[in-house]
Formats: sequence, C-alpha cells, structure tokens
Amino acid sequence: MDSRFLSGSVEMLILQIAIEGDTYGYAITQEAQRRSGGYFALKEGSLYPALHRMERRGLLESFWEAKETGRRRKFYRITAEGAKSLEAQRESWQAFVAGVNGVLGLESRGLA
Amino acid sequence: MDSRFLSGSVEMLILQIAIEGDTYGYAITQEAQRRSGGYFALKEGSLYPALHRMERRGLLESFWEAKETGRRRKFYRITAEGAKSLEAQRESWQAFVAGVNGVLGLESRGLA
DNA sequence: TCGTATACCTAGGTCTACTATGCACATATC
DNA sequence: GATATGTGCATAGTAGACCTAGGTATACGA
Repeated sequence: MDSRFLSGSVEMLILQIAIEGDTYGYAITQEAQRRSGGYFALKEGSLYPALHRMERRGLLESFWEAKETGRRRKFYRITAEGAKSLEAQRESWQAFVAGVNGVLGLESRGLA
Repeated sequence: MDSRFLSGSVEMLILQIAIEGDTYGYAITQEAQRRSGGYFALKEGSLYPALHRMERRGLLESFWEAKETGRRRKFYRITAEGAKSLEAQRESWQAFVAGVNGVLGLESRGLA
C-alpha cells in the first residue's frame, strides 16, 4: 500500500464499511483489505484513533459486545450524521479523482 | 477543493507539470487549477515547501531566470530521478484509486 | 508450551497542508 | 500620484493524520 495517498480516505472507508452493518475494528481492517484486493493494510495506530475521533464527532456510536466470556469486541454503528458525511465524502472523492486525473491527463470515464 | 484527500498528491502533480517543460511556482498553481477544472487551489504555504523538499531529494533542480529587470522567477526542471518517481507515483495513484473504489463499490473502468 | 490469530489501546514521532504574513515589482485605474 | 490588483518568492507557526512501536488479553492448534 502507498500510504502517501491514504491521508483523508481512512474515515471515508470506515464509514462505507460501517454503513453496511455494525462492525468492529479488527473486522474493518480485514474487510478493507479484502475489498481493495489486498491493497489497504490499515494499521492499528491509524484505525483506532480514527474510530475514536469519529465517535467524538458523532459520526459513529459504539457499544461493547455483551458477552460473558472470551474476546471482547467494540462494535461501531454509523449515525445519521455519519451517513450524511459519507455521502458528502463520496462525492468529494470523485471530484478529487477527476481533478487529479485532469492534471495527469487521465480520463475519468465510468466514475460517474 | 477538499484538502483532506490532497496529501501526497501535491508532489505528483508538480512533477507532472514539470515534466512537460520547465516551470515555476506561480505557473504551477495556475496550471494545476486550469487543468483540474478549477478544482485545485494550491496554496503557497504548500507549494513552496514542496518544491524545496523535492529539490533537496533530487527530483527537481532549480535556476533563477536570468533577467536584468523586473520580476524574478525561479524555474524548476525535472531530473531523471524525478521522472522515474513520477512514473512510479502515477502507477501508485491508479492502484490507490482502484483500491478505494473497490471498497466504495465504484467501478474503475477507463482508468487503465 | 509455544506460536499464531484475534482484539483492543496509546505514546510519540514524522510528515504535510494550511493560515498568516512579509517582501517586491508590474500594471491598470482613478 | 495614489491605490488596487496581479504576479512572484518565501517562512513561521499551527493542526491534522498516519505511522512505528509497544502494551494487554483471549482462543486455539500443533
């Protein structure tokens, strides 16, 4: 993975995964990796701070899995505000890609 | 412009513009803006430090325009190493876009 | 027992983009 | 002549976001 470009995308990726159903930290890293064809290797030192600040900002809410025994998992659920933010970020992302591709002389067909 | 996504792209954009001919700071901001359809508004506080560190790393070399009168301009010329870096960054960029789009469920057709 | 996978967390360092500001010349307008 | 706008380079200080590195703990197979 090229972390040079990553900055600013992490939260969008987390929101996207969260909007498809409640999830937790470790699962997010696995899912991001799987769906990007192995490209994203989200580090814990990036992931957990991101989750915490997103919760502080009201984009996510969390709850501990109610389990008597074994491994504990902290689940995250996207809020209405989080969903709104995701929609805005998706649009912003596509504008950004179009902008960069414009400078690079690449076409952005198919990116709607 | 959404500067959230910008991180790491600035140098690639500068290299791309520089590889098409010697250029200078102010011209780079104008050209980036023009070619991105007005999207990129590169700030001086980002641009000049970027140019300086790229020169330190050997991606660019600079020379002052030899002019008796008037405005002075510091021109930048891409080096062989800079060209190599640009090629690598272009490939990396396209892999990154494909990765993000994969997570977002967007297609990347036409991005070759 | 030991290694690996799962699962959470934080401290500290580094990098990079921004705002704000300063300096300086050119040109158009009033 | 004065003023505003555009061109042109530069840095100091601030804030944000990703990383490395380390810590804690459970589950399970060899």
